[in-house]
Amino acid sequence: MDEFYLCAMRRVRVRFAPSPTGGLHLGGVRTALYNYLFAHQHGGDFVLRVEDTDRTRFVEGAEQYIIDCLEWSGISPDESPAHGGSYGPYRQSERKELYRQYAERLVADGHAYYAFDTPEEIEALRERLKSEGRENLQYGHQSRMLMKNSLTLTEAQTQELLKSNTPHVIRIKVEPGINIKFTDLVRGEIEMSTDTVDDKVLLKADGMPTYHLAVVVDDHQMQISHAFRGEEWLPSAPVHVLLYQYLGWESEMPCWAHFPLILKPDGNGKLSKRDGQRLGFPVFAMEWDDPNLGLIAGFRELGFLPQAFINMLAMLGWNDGTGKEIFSLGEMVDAFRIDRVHSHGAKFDFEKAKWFNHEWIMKLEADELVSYVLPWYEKEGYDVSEKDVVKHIITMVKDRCTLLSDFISQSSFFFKKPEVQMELISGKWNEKKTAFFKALIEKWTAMAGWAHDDLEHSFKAIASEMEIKPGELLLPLRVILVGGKFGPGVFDISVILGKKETLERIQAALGML
RNA sequence: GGCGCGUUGGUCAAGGGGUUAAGACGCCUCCCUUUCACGGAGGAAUCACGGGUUCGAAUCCCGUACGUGCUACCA
Repeated sequence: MDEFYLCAMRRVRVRFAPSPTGGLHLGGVRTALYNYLFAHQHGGDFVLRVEDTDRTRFVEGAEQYIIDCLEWSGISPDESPAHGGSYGPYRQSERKELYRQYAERLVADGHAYYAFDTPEEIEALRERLKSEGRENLQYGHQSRMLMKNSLTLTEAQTQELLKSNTPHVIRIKVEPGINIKFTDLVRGEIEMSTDTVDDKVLLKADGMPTYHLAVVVDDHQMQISHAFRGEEWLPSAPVHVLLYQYLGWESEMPCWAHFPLILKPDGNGKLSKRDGQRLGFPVFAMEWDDPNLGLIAGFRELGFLPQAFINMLAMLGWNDGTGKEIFSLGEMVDAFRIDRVHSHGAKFDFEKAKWFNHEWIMKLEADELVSYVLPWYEKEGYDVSEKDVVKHIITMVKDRCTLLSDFISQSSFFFKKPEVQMELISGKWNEKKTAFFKALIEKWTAMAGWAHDDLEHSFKAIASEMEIKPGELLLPLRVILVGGKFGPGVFDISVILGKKETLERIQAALGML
């Protein structure tokens, strides 16, 4: 806990550092969310840094997409490639020159070395060792003296290779036999031996840094106080801690926290973009046009509210211990505690995700909900010019809508004539009912007003006169007006539909019976 | 294989020496509602296993199993 307080004494600066290689999936958004919550809770800064050091995996448009996803989710950063800030540039490719100098400094200090082995040579060696039944080759303390690097070459040879622009990388020289200890805010004390950590490449042959160098240099330069990332980074954490030591920045090392993975609903393993397609649910926040898989719909396109999306994500790895599950972003900012983040992964449950959305649809203020539903109506070509009516309709049907797309099926009959499932009523139809509805048309046509209670009273009066139970008539009327056995009260619907439309629908149905 | 991390109902989980082991999703039953929902009441279902420590273990320790992550000039 000491370390926590040490960090807490600094200005809180956290960063979300995705690489622009494709759609932003659940796990990424959740990491961003926890960063956002932590930053806002401590009055700190939330930075978006784009880790685009791998030119081979760079995907055009991915960066803007990430920014858009964060914006839709309501967790936009304070500093980013798009907004700027005083610690830029926020794209690692634009900081390329920076990394080399630190890598060189590590070499000069004896903490790193030049390695001239080509990827092919290393691969060939690996293959050979494997065929001899030996363990995987780790380029590290046990093998580095067998390789072609500035440790095995003479100074003159090394300089010669460097001068002739021989492709090379710079590797960290990990000293074996050291116990690396650090505090993880979600897992407690972590201790690992350097015996099993290999000499990671720090600077690639193309001059770009690897993640290991870049994350340390950038976190330090950007004065990041707390470094949060996925659990998959835990095994390489010793490299990063070592780098802080070798670079002399140990006292300014950020506090670490490694978040649990989000797992596949079936079986186990990290949730991947293919799982969504395979199991029929979204894994991306928003629609993403994948170069390999094609257009993949996101939570937004499926009809999720951003409030529900982030609420659901937050609960997939954290809770406040009280049993409360529905949180607004603001409430989460207040309630979030990094040490209550779970240390084990959770399987994603789409049913539960939908439940969150349903809760949020019911909870949202009418005006706000309308703004989310309107685009769906407009896409269907519905006439939404009468705002009050539209708002009324939405309020009436929202309890029945789990996804925003459900507003279409639950309220289309208000906007256009439904396809009436006559078989729902034709079976129990008889002449008396025909007579009733003819009488009803007559009565309602002559009626001066069109208020709910007038409709109900007159309806029941005729029913009682003709000695038919209202229940036998209510359902047919519903089906005639709505198309099926669902929806709000029939007279409420009639009021919104208006006199003309209501009577037309009854008339038309009578013609089909 | 090596190293790390983890393991409470089908799923998400609270609980960290003494509890009838919360709650939520989903499922089932009933009530409300002359529809469907919403809402309400109830139900089935759990501490991975084995050893310790202890008067007492889901909780602490060790081991095993299982899961998962990493083991790239990817992040």
